[in-house]
Amino acid sequence: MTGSGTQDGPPPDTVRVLVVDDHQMFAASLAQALQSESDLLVVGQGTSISEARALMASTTPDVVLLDHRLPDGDGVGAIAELHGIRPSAKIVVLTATTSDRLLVAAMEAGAAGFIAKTQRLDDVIDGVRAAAQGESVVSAKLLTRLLPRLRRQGGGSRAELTEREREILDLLARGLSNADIAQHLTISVHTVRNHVANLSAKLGAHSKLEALSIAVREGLVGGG
Amino acid sequence: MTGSGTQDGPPPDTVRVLVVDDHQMFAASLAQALQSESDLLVVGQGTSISEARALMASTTPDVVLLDHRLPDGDGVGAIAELHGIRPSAKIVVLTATTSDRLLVAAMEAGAAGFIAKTQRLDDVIDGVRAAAQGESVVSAKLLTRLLPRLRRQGGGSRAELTEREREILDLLARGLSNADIAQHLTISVHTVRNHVANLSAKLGAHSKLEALSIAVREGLVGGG
DNA sequence: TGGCGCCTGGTACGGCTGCACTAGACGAGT
DNA sequence: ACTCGTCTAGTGCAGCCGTACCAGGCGCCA
Repeated sequence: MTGSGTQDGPPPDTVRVLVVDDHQMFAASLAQALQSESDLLVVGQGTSISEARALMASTTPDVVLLDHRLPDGDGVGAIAELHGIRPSAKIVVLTATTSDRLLVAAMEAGAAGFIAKTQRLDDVIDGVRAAAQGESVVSAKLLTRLLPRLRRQGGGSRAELTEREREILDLLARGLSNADIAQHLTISVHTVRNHVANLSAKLGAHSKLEALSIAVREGLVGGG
Repeated sequence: MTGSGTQDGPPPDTVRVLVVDDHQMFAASLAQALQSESDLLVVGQGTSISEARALMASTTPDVVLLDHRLPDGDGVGAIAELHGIRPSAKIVVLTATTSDRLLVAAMEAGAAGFIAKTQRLDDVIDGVRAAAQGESVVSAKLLTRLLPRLRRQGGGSRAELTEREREILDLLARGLSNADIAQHLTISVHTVRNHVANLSAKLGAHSKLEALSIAVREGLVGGG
């Protein structure tokens, strides 16, 4: 690399990395892998948004690798907040499910990059370096999928579900029927049916089953 | 094992580990993490059953960390075969979804252990060491869940889906209706209905939705 | 204060699904 | 040859679901 270091500490171009993933196994492994790169320094790792918040301030990272599903909330939803804590830090979203919707949401929220967990470790390493230098990190494959969508609708993913709809989608994902959900929420079956119809429309689905299918694929509901 | 080494290479109690996971990112990271343990030697990593097959013979591992979902088949289903290639190797199954059914199936197939990806990296490291010494690696939490099931039914998970049922479950997971599936497979809707009824019964579900829900939870159908 | 979005509840109807039960064809194992 | 499991196909019916459309209450915001 540059090699212009005169100190015996960390060279000035060392990238400070923070790794946040709900699976400690993955976070720790990835941290170890990144650590073995001479120009990267893993300054912290966490498994939740609250930990990320704390580490964001205390470890002063240059790049944050942020999983989108975290126990205490949505990683993408926390981007703006984390960005506020340390504006100079570049946030790269890591996701298990590759979803156009998620990608758009992440980029809109101010993410510097978006890497699917189906990509290679080298992609992460390169991505961290690129993000540190202010580049956007999105694979060409994802970009080609993203462009037509951005063109089609001015960049907004207006298919955002309301809190109630999310709640019902979650119950759907547990295999509950409309009647079950109605009982569970102590509301009418008609109301449930309306919510299901609305969220199905938002997801572009034509049935509960398809809605659930899409929700699973896009990471809206939990495997855990 | 070879054992009687007089070389000054790796100490005789070094555990040779093979890591197999469809996500190269995870496999490589985990390999890196294990590598940093002085008593562990990662001799190979792969992302598919076919790679595992080849590496099993060429790298002579003591312990194999095997993901259950792989692009060319079911990891648990491949345990017996891999075991046949190198009987002395201990196979530890790694899964994203913690399912009783899967756990039972893995242990029955001859797995030496079962570790959920929700566990910590240290659990994997300890698990590898334990497996290498012939111990069974199953977390206490999982064991307590497993015991009543083993007692209830003589150890058999008779809820194994047929190939056709799997196929239909997979189409269900894509949000297709019975009619869609019938058309897709060029069979009658009645047949589809029967298959759905049968696989639902096997899964203990009372509706397609619940069946899909269970299937997702147990990792029977793909997020990818 | 009016508009807007969300949650709620309702009606009506066609269609699909769940369930139970039957039954022929075909391959594998004994 | 026989049995067994699987895939296939069918019937009949009760019940749930999808869709469309309406409407009141509530909180938020200009």
